[in-house]
Amino acid sequence: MKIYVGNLSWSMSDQDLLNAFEAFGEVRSASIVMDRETNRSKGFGFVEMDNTDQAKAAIEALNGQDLAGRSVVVNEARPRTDRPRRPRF
DNA sequence: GTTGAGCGTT
Repeated sequence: MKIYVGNLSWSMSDQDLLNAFEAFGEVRSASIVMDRETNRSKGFGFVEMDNTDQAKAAIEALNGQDLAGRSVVVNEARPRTDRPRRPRF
């Protein structure tokens, strides 16, 4: 199950995200999306969990909670390629 | 600061 985590503090790292979700179950992967040009966090990230039940539990538990000083938004992730990209030519 | 990349014309 893919999980979106938004409104993250810039001080959050992928490891911090991993730790937060591991408390609720087995995490396949956790990553903060970094801006490729500034090398800063974009303020959101993604977590993948094998166990859907644990994933839902994590979403319910962490959504709206305070993480690193910000109220994070947690929900099921949307498809990755459904939005226009920066033009190439 | 809100739904990932990079490939490099995809």
